[in-house]
Amino acid sequence: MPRFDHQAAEARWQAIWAERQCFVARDDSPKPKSYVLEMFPYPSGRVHMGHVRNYTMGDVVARTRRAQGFEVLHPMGWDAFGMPAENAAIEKGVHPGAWTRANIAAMRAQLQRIGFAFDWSRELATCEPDYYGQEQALFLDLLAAGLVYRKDAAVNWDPVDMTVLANEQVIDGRGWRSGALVERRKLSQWFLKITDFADDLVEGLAGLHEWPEKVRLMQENWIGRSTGLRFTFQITDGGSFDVFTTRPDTLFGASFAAIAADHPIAARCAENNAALAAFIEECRTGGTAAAEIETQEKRGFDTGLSVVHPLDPALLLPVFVANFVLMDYGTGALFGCPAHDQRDLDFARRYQLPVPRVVAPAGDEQAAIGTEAYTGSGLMVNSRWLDGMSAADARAAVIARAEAEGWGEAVTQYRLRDWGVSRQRYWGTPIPIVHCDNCGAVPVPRAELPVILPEDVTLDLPGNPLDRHPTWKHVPCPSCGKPARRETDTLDTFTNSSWYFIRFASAPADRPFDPAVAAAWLPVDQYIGGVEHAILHLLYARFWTRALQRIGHLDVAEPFAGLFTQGMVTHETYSRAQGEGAAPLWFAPEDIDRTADGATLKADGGAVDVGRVIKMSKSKKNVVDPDHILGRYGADAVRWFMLSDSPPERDLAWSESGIDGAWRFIQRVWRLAEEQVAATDGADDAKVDRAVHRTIAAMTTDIDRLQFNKAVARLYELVAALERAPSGPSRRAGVVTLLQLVAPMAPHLAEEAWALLGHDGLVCDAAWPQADPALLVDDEVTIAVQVNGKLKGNFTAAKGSDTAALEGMALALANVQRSLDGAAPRKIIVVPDRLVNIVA
RNA sequence: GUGGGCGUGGCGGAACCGGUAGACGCAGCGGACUUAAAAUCCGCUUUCCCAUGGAAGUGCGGGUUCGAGUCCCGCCGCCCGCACCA
Repeated sequence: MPRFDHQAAEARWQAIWAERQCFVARDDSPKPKSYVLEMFPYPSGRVHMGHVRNYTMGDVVARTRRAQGFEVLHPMGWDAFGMPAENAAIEKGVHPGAWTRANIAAMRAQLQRIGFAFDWSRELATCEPDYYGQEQALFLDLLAAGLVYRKDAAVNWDPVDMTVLANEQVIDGRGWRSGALVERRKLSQWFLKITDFADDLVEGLAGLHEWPEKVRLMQENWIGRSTGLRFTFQITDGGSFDVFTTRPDTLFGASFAAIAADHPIAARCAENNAALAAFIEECRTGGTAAAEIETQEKRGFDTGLSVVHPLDPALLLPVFVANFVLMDYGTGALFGCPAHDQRDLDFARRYQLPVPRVVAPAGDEQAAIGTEAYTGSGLMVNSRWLDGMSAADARAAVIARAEAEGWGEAVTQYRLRDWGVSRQRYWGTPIPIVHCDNCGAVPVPRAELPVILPEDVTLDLPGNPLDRHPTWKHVPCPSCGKPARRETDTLDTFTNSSWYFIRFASAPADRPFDPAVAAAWLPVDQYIGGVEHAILHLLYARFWTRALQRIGHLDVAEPFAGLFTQGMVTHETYSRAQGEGAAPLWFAPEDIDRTADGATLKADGGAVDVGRVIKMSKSKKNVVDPDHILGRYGADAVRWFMLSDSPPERDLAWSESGIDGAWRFIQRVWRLAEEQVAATDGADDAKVDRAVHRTIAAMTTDIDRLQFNKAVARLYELVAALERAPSGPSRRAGVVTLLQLVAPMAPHLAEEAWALLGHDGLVCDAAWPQADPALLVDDEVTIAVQVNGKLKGNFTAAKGSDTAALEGMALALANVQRSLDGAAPRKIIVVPDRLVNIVA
């Protein structure tokens, strides 16, 4: 029996789709628009299974919506700036640009081979001047609008490589490449005012109904909005400092004040106090790793200062420098209320400070605080004029008093910090600024954009290649004309991905985008990508879009109306222990023979250990390369498997038997089509019609909800039904419908079979089948019969049979009679068309 | 610690709004075709029992209900995020 020849079919249909520009999105189309987007890849060099899964899901949505009559924008591009290119340059001696562009070419070919319905005419790469030049223009617009500023900030500095390191490049306090102890250096850097949008970004989440709840919560927590009171402590011998609290109600419970080790007052006190200086130094070297914080004791050092309690000048509180106070949250200082805050309590017990209770549950006013702080609600006690109020009322009362008396005010505090975008790196968007000794930081004039990244650089020396380039940075000041220097920092790569979806929608040569065209496509209707971008990328893109809206560039508030985060592709691991203390030796799947109860190494036939199913990673060698698989099984089988079995938000375990099963399905559909060509005529078959239309209805819903695994199961059922169906018009119509339903998932097979059945046009151009409501209802239903809730049998009845008839039929069942054993039923519950439950 | 998610056969997973638990796939077992194999097709496949029938069963213990995988309370376990956030 001839098999479906995937290689010939893939080449044929991919060429036809390209030639007829099937997937080119038209801005001026009269159809309703739909924007389907997958997170664009970093061009690492190879497409991996995670990409294939991600883009297959997007492709199914895009192809389905297109068949449903939408003008679909489904673009693809390259997030092409970033450190791996620089690392490759150093390791392999190639230029980052050459390496990146070669990778893009290779990966584009791989993606095209899988038959994704991308509009390649809109392809972009962020490392090309036509993209990053427009990004520079947007940066200057934000600067002009006051949303960009410059300030000193600490970076990780590698003194050997003379470079700034990202946090992930610092391992145990040392540079990952040089091994040198990393220093904290203050550099003047550019910041984007994302905190200006903190409220908008929190409140906007409420409208994102088609986002996972989890991602919205993560963003909300990341922004970390809290409301409370900021007030000033007067120091008894002069000076003052501010503290922030969310619990102003507990102010009478204060027994100390604490400031961060980096607080300016701590530094001043340490000037003539060597012991304090030593303590501050100790705090700084303390680890911030989770495990350390967990076990680290609350420690402090008494500065000798005392501050006046704002509600009673007679009360004085000691001031400590404490290791648990963070300089970069709130004001870097707090008041300690041990009875109602666990950290404060731990601290107070260690330094024998008083622990006055000020909030108590009713009837429990005198209960002493032990080792656990009371953080629940209750009524105020030991708090003078607040006594008897609820804690919530007391909160408002204290704030009102502070504001009336002028020593404090209600404030909203955020965990979110402004976004530092300066990177002391070569392979990124040059920041379009010139530094002049006379004029300061001067924007590059628009006419001189783009500021092009020089290609003639060397990366094999320590330091920033832009900084040591012989000519690049030396330019006249745009303002006064005197010799000046270009900014040699580049923008964080997250800026590249913060607006690429806008550039896909509209990419004029002379400006970043056309507002009307972009707004017609945006927001993205369905965005699909990994959950690892739940916070940073998605938050930055939301911020960037709102910032563009504020400065009048684009009338869109939220860039992504629908978000879906897909699971990873995983695989078993194969290893052999290498003896005591040694790391195990890992083996790649292609070197393994897998049987039902174990695995052996092909090379020597010996057994290997089958380990956990985990994310594909080079270090564990459990990686399956799409290229080999595509060659062997074909794009459609791979796509089919990517959608099968696991729900898309969960991990998908790659397995040989799984892809075998997908391949079998492709062949089954092909055979069905071939048999149909030769089929003789027959009669209509209502059962077949019903099965087909039920599948249309169910599968359309499944795809709409991105439940691809369920859609796959329905198609298996339909194929099985059609294989059993007698030949005739019903079967023929069913096979045709099947091809349309299968087309978004296995498009090459569908086109090939569509043509085989004599269609002139393309299946991808055919309108999505509509379910006939009349065929969705059965005229007979199966009624389940229970006695006391236990299933005893069932019978078929006409749909819509009345209650009395159903009761009678249920009672007539032999099993029911036996269960009742002659007793009369006490009660009978009938659920029409579903079941009868007899209560005995 | 804290926020969230999840727990269903040998495995991945279905089960609308509380109404026949285990769809569909994988693996396995049996059979057909074949000289044989591959491919394909058909059947079986939650567990247990005194087996033409019956009982139990969705992490554990309670509860609500005629009826609970689904709702409520209390546990246990796993996964993910954040983490000294005042």
